[in-house]
Amino acid sequence: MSPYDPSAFPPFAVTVDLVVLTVREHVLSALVVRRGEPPFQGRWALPGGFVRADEDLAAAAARELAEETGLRAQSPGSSGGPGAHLEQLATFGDPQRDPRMRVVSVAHLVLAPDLPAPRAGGDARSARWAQVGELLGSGDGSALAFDHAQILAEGVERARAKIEYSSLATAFCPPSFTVGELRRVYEAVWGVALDPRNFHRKVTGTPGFLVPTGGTTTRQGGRPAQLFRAGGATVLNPPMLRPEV
Amino acid sequence: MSPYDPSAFPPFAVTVDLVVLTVREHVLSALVVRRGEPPFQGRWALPGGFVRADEDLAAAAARELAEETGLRAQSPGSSGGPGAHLEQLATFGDPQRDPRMRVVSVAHLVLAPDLPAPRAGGDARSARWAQVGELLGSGDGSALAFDHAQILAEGVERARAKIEYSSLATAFCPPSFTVGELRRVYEAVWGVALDPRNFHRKVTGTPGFLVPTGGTTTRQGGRPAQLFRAGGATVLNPPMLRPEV
DNA sequence: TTAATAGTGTCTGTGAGACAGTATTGG
DNA sequence: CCAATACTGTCTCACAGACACTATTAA
Repeated sequence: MSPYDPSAFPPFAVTVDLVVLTVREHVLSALVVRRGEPPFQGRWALPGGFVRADEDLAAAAARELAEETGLRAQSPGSSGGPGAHLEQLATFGDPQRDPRMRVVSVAHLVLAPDLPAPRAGGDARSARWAQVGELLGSGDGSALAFDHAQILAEGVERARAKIEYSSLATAFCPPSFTVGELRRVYEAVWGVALDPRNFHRKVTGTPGFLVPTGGTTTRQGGRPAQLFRAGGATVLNPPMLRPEV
Repeated sequence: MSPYDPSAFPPFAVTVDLVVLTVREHVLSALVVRRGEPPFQGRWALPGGFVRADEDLAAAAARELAEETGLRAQSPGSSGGPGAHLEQLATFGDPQRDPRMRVVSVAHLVLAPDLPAPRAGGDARSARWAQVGELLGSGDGSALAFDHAQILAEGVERARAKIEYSSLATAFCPPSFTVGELRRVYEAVWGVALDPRNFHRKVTGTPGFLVPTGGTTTRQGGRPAQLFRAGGATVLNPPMLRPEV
């Protein structure tokens, strides 16, 4: 055998882990599951699982997502029904990240609209939405299993950056939403307050971002608000600017 | 064994592939090596290799980089000597991407200053710098092996996006460089012409981007130009704006 | 001298942020 | 009526882009 024969090299287990983010009650939240097995038994962790022998990485992520939440991953083009944005985030492969053996995890980022309570599936004893600030604040006893705090932090930072120059914030909204609801998404993800009047002018003036559906709603109280759906634009020009710290 | 025991799941080979970019003679170029073994024997490919059993992903990428080019990867903080920016790019795991077996490749992006001719090392019969436009233009007979054209395209797009809002363009420059040399980096990576006067005002006015060394040079001809080194800033505010298509 | 590159000044248009003011609902 | 939210208009400042102009070298 040549020294470059792949089968001559050390085997790895490959998993996908999911950073599933949503905005619940004006707070950015992530889906976590309680581990039923050692290591880290009883601790909260990101949902995830092993990639199957003949399965693409994105397909494995979509399968795990469906198992944990019932959500369908939103491939570009597909539409209708509950769909969520899914993209690859980063890969974590520290030799010591899993005490059992060498596991390389391909983390994926999912952005979902607010959902009913998650259903526990597969290897999860239970699942819940947890506020991102609590999961990442002062890594003490409530810390996530494995290196999942780091994975979550990267996912949150990715989401914060991408809603700035893309229309991804609409992935947190239901199919039809108001400008105010979209603004509260930005406020929750960035953790800042935005001027409602400038925000309104900005998003309605960015070509391809929002398309009016014709309907209105008063579900937020006050004057009826126009309903919009996401326009075709994926990259925003000009971008939404995240206020300075 | 529990069904969640990692060792019960299918084994993968894990590799790192490198998108090594530099600017040579005002053209964005990538390092490619000629394959000496099947599959794709004789074709050009991105440098890369297998991750060792006890090796971190970034360490594997840095090791392959050193083997192929002699470059040291620039970890944040280290300095001096030939250093190159290294960051993880994305992971490619299509079940059919390697005809021999299931291989998951964690691609990394390297930005390097212009270098002497690459030295072939390891499993490469030979290595060369190739213009990115030729490697990606009309995927015909000169196409890269495996899915490396897709990996290269993602690396190039990452580089194009990141020099916009970060100081990464200086990673293409020698330790000390002029504003004109930095401008030619932007022009080569973006493939556009920039106004030298506005560019000068912009980069020298962005805090933390450039620090004057005190020296000057006439290596570009014309009036002597101030020499700068990269400042401490990693994120540029305001960003450099890539002109529209 | 010309050619080339470096660097400064000045104008104009776009747009972000601040914020006054009006519109339309529910209570 | 008041409170809340939706939306429009206007002002100011920052800055990107265009481009005239000066400065300093090599040939």
